[in-house]
Amino acid sequence: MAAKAAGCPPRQLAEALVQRLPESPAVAKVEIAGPGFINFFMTAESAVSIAGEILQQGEKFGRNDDGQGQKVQVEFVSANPTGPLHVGHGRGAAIGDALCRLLEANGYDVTREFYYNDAGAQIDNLTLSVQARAKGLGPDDESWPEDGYRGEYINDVAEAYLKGETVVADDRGVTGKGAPDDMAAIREFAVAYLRREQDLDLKAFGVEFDVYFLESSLYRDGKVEAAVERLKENGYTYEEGGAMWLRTTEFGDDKDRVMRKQDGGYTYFLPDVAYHLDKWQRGFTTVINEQGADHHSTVTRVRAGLQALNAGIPQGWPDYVLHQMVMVTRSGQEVKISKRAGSYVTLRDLIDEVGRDATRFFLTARRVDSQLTFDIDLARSQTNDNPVYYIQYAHARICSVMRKLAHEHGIQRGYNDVAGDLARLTLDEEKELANQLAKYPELVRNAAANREPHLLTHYLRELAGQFHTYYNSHKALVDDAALRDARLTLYLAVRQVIANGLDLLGISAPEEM
RNA sequence: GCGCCCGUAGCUCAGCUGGAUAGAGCGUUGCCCUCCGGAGGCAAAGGUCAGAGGUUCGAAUCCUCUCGGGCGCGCCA
Repeated sequence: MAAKAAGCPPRQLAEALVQRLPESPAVAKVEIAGPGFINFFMTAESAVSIAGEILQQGEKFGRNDDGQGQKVQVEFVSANPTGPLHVGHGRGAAIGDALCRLLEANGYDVTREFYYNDAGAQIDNLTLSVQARAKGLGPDDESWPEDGYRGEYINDVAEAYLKGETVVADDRGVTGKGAPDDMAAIREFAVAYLRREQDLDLKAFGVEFDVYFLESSLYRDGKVEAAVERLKENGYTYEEGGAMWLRTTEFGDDKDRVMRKQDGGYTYFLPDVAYHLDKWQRGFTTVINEQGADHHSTVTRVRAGLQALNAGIPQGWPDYVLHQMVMVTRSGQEVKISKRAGSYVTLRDLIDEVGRDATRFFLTARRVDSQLTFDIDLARSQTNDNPVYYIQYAHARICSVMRKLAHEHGIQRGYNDVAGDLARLTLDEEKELANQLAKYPELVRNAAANREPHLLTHYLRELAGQFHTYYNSHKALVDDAALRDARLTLYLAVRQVIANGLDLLGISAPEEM
């Protein structure tokens, strides 16, 4: 890069630079390679010293204060309360939560938020579907609601309603009234029932939210009306065909959007705009919306709506992280995920079958913008094909060596005690392992800044692999105490980084397996 | 038709704010257990980075087009 500015070939520039470099005890030698790369060879001692630092910093290693406590909101999952969570929501939950943990590790003050679409047409549809089930109808009956939800779970809701069960969601109990014609009662019960189901799913997944924001509250608090008024005042609305439109084309959309329908109801679009204005007013200068890519068309629309408010909101606000679709396979066959039909892979099915750790790992292991195949057989397997076990095993293995040190050698050593002579760690494997450990803090920065939690999964797989190689070729529990303790210091540093990294993914680091 | 995303080894994927011989796992082939947990390790074979142009000293990476695949294009959310 500097070559262009300096006006001479890269190789020549590199030579000139190397001539002027000062001597340093940490640098063993300097070489120029290829078209003009300057390679610094660090002494083994300086590389390996990272292990001591890691143990001193412990759980804090890799964390930084770049965010300086700045408020960030991450909205994710935000599933409609019209059915159980499926794998797609699971991917959103795993990615969203990992992003939150990463941002926290970078010193941001993160709020996790879930937006409940508990108003609007799909809830009417849900109510009709439950009512139909309550009246003994099935999806194939002629009088079944046109776009009714056909899943079996609707029947469960109807039965619970008829039996007068009480469901608790959002710290509020709702009891089924049993009357199949009381639409308001069915609606309230069905929403509470499905919301409780989702809460249980998320709990099983280890994901917790700070704020549950209800769409209905936007209507109740007049925020939708206020947004409409503001858009009207700003002159971006017009009436046509009995509906009210917003000129989103003024802000880069390919066509204008209806905000109020002929029947007087609002489309989902308007509460979305009102909701995001509310986020802005709550002081979140950074907002990340994690959603499925099937919602990508809302990005332009919401941003356009926000611009039309003239509220001083920056053009590219908010940020979006859109994950691509998930396909589930079992025995090499695709398992269809259809909310309408009966066969339905719920998030809870997955957690029950393959466990929380593996589910979270596999759902974050790929770049968000590439499609993901979730192989149930692979996720279940407890062999080296399975990266989750491979990484956790490295952690457990180190703990096992420490147990052996205590039981057979009678030496008690804490996981964060630095000991031994690190200068004795002169093997290539040890240097490389130390270099890999040293990369971790920068990785935490990059993964957060680029919103790429999958980087963590790859890093940990690599680290675990390097450790297993080292473990196999050189014993740590040798007679030479200074060497033994130094190697164990490196082991413990690996253990700490694996534990820290897994924590950012919401995955456990077991001491034995 | 228009918009967004993807197309890297047999398979699943890294690498993409341009730089050195494109990496890893699985699978395949051949090895290693009196040895801190074989839930492990070593080695080999395997690639026109979908294709074609362009920008650049230099492109898997940036730009354009073409071809494949997914998603979206409702007064549904």
